[in-house]
Amino acid sequence: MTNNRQSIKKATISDVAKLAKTGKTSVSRYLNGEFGILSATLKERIEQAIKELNYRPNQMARSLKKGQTKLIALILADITNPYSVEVMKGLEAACQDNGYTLLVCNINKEKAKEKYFLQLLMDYNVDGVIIHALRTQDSILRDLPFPVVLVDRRMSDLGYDIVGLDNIQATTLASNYLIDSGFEAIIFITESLTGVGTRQERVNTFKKIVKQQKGIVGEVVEIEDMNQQTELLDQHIVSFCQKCRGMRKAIVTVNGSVTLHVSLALKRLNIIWGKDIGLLSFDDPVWASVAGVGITTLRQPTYKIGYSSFEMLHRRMQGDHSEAKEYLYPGELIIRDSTN
Amino acid sequence: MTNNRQSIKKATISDVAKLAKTGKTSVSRYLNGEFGILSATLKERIEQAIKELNYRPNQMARSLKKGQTKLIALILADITNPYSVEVMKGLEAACQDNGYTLLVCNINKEKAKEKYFLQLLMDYNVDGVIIHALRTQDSILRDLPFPVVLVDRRMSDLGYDIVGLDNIQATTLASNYLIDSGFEAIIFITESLTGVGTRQERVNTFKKIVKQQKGIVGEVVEIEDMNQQTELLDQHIVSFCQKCRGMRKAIVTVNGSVTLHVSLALKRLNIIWGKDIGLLSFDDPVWASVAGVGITTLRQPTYKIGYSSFEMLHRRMQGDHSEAKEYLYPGELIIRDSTN
DNA sequence: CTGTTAGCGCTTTCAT
DNA sequence: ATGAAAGCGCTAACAG
Repeated sequence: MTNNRQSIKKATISDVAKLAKTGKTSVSRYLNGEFGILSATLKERIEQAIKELNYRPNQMARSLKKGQTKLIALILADITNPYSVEVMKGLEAACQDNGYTLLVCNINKEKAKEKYFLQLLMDYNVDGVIIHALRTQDSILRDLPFPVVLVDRRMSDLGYDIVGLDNIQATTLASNYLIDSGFEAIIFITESLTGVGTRQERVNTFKKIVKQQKGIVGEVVEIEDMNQQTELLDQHIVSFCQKCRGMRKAIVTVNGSVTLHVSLALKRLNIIWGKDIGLLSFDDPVWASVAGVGITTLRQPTYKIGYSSFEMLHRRMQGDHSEAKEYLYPGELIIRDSTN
Repeated sequence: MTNNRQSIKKATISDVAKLAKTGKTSVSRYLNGEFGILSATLKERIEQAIKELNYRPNQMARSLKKGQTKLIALILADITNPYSVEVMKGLEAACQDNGYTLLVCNINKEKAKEKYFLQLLMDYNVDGVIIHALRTQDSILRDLPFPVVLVDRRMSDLGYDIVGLDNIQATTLASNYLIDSGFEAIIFITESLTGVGTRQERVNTFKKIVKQQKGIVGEVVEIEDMNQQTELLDQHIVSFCQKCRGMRKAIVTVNGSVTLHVSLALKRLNIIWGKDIGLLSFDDPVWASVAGVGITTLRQPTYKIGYSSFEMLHRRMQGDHSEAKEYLYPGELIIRDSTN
């Protein structure tokens, strides 16, 4: 069997009109659900013709004419990140509920691709874009021909809507939980803070809370590149443990990716979470319960974040020009044995 | 700041022509790189005008005219599956290397969406489609207006190209490794086998190898829905352990998702992999080394699978009508402490 | 209620 | 070498 299905060519609106013995206009009206303006018999004939020809309207032509494509795009930093994928699921559902198709653009952490995709999306005339974790400060972001909603990242005064986790609430919840559980020395481990508002907010809130408590040692470690600097990570952990010998110690990781790196480090160092040290992770990776005794996490309402980011975008696409808003959702603490 | 960037409207080819004091034809020629046919001065003027207007050709219009969209789609069963995401990365790279844009369609395991997406893709006139894990037997699959490449799933006589893991090689490698390591009783745990050729091949190869070896107990367990039937899973594991008391036992899991469920089960049952029982997983989840003592895995060349699925598709899109082919790549054993 | 007509932005004969 | 004009498939005035 050969693979030459390209040969089959599709019926057009004219074909339908001809078969139904009418004009393209009426067919178009039928397609757009303007039934009140079509006689029953004509409607019948058109219906028939469409079925017979197996006709489906060409979206490209439609888009060209109407100036809207029913396409929206999600730009994300790293498709490997489960958080992004979960957000994407919510977004996808919202798109389908509203007749939109989602274009997924994976920056793959390559700076150059940010611009590449933005241009591409302009070329394809997408109706709107949702951006997760873009870091460029390029001027291209200033005058985009479509509305934009930002997920999980605040970007300086661009006037875009934002949806994400309520980092203050979440960090407060996590920090207080650890303190209430009797941990006396807490180290907060994060990836690069530069340009990533979310991480900064978590760090700052953590610092603030720790400072308010007497007798609690709070420390923040920022490691630029977790993949490269594994010994640095190990060193920080070791020196933290030495410095705080005798105290109940815990680690907080800023996101799921860092959690993986820290778990690996702890294994290397032969430190057992839940016994030798506490461990609490932002994000709730699927493997959190299977890693050692299980890892306590701060789960984000990712699906909801994805879904409502579409809703915000939708409002903009319909012409809402009001002030940019922020929608922040609370996180949820999932307690496992790493913080016993 | 208001979010009304929609107002900015883009320059068209006519605008460029006007500014460059020429016709649309020449601009079009310029855009399509037909320089041999343009005088140096005209080329110069057009270049200038394009820059000045910040002009970018409208892909929708272009697609409508040319009949090709430079869009290809990936349909996948479950975006949550890391395997799919890894394949996607390879595919994405290939697309970008060749000037195509990737549309990602997530079936989300909802049967109805298979058809929905296929129709959608017809409507948008995509140039080709890569399908991972479709299970429908719907006739719609028969005459699609674009070429199709299947990833990891064989579908009955549809005449589509296939790319994926060499399941026979991989299963042989894994099984022999376990046997050579001294395991005497091996249970192969899989999700639903119906309609999923990949899993069937793994199971069958496993059975065959075990049968060839004297004194090795081999067993296969199929569980339809891992999410629902957790006690069933537990029971199977328990009875396997009882039946094979005194022998060196191991579990093989058919994919990463099953591995997670089995790990959870083992934790529930207080059976420790690497000590009480061996564990080997198809796929290589990121968390494999952090789960208990680490899990031995059979890693697939996912990136390469993704990349070459594009290459096959590309060939078809260029009009290659030769017989459908299969490209199977070998797997690699990653040994960790679960099979000590 | 229905059909004719003029484009959407681009490519492609076909003349010049 | 260059451009005028037709038309991809569809929608939206505008007439009837």
